[in-house]
Amino acid sequence: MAETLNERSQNILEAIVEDYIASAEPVGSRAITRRHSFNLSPASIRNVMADLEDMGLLCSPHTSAGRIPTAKGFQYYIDSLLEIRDLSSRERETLQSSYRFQGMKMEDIMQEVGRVMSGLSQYTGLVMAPKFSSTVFRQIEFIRLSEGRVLVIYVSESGLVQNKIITADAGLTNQQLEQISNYLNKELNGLSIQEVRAKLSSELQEERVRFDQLKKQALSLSHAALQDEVENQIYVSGASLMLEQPEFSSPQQMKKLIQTLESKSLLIELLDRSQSAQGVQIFIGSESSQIDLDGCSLITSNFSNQKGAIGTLGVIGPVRMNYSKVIPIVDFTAQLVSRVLGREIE
Amino acid sequence: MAETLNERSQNILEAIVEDYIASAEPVGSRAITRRHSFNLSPASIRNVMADLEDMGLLCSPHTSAGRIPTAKGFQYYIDSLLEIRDLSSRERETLQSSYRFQGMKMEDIMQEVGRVMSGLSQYTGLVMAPKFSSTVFRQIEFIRLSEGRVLVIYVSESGLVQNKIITADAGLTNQQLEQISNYLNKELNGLSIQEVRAKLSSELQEERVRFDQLKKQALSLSHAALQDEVENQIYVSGASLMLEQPEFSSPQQMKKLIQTLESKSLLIELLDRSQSAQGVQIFIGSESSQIDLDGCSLITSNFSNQKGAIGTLGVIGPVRMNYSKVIPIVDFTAQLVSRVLGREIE
DNA sequence: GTTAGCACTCTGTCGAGGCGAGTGCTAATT
DNA sequence: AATTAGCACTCGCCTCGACAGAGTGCTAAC
Repeated sequence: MAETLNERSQNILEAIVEDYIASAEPVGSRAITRRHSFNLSPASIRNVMADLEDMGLLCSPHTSAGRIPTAKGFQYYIDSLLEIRDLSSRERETLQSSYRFQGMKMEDIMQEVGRVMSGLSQYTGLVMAPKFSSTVFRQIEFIRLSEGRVLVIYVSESGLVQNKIITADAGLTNQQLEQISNYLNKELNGLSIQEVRAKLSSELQEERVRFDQLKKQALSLSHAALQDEVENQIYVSGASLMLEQPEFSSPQQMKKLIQTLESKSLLIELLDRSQSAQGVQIFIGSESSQIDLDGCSLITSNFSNQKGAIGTLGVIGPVRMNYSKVIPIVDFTAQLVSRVLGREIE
Repeated sequence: MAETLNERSQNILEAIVEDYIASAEPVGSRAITRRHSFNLSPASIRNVMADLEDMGLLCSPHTSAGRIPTAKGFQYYIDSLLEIRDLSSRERETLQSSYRFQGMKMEDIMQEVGRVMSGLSQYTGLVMAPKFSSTVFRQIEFIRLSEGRVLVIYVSESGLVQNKIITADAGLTNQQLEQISNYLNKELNGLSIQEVRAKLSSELQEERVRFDQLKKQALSLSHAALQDEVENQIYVSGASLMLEQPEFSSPQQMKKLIQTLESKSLLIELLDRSQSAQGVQIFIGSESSQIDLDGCSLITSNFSNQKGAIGTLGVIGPVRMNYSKVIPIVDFTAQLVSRVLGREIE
């Protein structure tokens, strides 16, 4: 896909993209000569621009407006022209000090991360907490709420707490529940949830013929508790900041954007995709893509602790987003969160 | 405040409010004679309208538009003219069957309630979960995460689960933690959080001089765990539905609305106010009110279980909201949730 | 290969004019 | 005395045409 552009074309494309990022307006040939010193006349610029348009990197909203970069144009810019400088240690410190994680539980950390990323970037922050099934078993507790209704509390190695209400044999006593949880805590310690599920399923098969009543109950209870995938938790911060961007100034666009940000399932799908990859990922929204992220770009990165729980965080902004500013923020934040989560469990 | 209006004025005010609710447009004297059969000419209607305007119940956006009800006009309508019919048992059933609460934990129930109310009303659903401090102690568990870092899990009588990470004496063993939780579970059983806090504070004072090391640790640990008020959980559903309403069609209004719905603290303050009252509460937003709920009305009701945990739910919509439809929804939902939460704990 | 010049195209703004809806006032009617 | 018909007036909104501004593509000259 990376067609080779000669250096002049690259420079001009870069100038156009950057001017457009700054102004959100179509940029014309004269504007380029004014703002950059290429020692070229507007007419020459126009020739190059026509070429770039032929290649699908630029387009013009109408005959007599300037050009704006297409999604492909942005892609090229990001892949080939954008240089992301590393953060200076001072910047790292400032960034780090924006976050306050002391004494926070998982949910609060996720929330805080979204809030700060949104504040720093002035776009919308997105955080998806580690999936339940990517965690490692640490402890399970049962609390009898009423006849046949039991509250299950599950704690992962990383300190993630989940709870769920399940129905169970009405005759179960508190003591039995305690025995059951003791048994399970010993038995399942250190296994990943996938392993736990597999183990439970196979043992349930085996045990069906045996007579250890307690063990049987333990297995079926924990099986019920850990069975369904819990819906992914997702945190959206600073949605209203996006409404300040000129690309979302019309009511229709605002409505569409808010609907997108409100529909968690779409966001989950997006963040899920990036979870398979490593490092910072960039999605550029366009009409062509299956996912309807029209006019928006998404910059994400994963975080994880040593126990393998993986989450994703990122910033969603207009395609015309300040990539060179946001990418380091997302990158560094992901590293930071990984470190913080790692510390949680030692 | 209830100035007495003669019957004709009342009828006309009612007609205006209802026409305005239906159309969102200023209503003129001719429109009234067309849509209602008062056997009066537009000119007579105009006279009455002028009176109602003098009383501050109506206003006109400009000289040659129709009239729209003021906040005060809506207030009068709701207080004196609106008759809320009870739901038929069939309606109750349909409503009830919209909710699916089986096997749901508290958070999911709250979310579901907001979602369904929003869907039924086509406005925005708001739910504030019972405050931590309004719950009754049931059980506390400690899980050692790492040296000096302990995860506390607190369960209320109503099945509400909270967790928090606290720092503690690095030397604490798992066994000691277990002893501590056993002690606390026996000691604090059945007390409200307020009582627990009081008890812990006073005992901490006393114990300071004594030598029961374990008890001392138990007290200080639980004190740290239950000390701070956890931020109120609030659930907002269907914000984008509001954007369909003509009063929020302009970009400025959309932006303001989304900012309002995004700032949880404002919503919490609003819902908090209604928590002191009983039954269905209605706030009508106006510029005059301290709280900036411009153009919106809020219909709320509280729910609770027998153990006293109180939460608030409601619907936020344009002032020009279909009160006769939404009020029964909110009312019935609050009762329903109370019953469901009650059942949780038997 | 580059550029100056020019005709052309398209958008946004501004003011004039007409239309429609609605009002307030006055005088006539019941 | 209350009601109503009639009328002049006021606004907001829409359309239309004119116009300025920005930008392009093409051609011919450098």
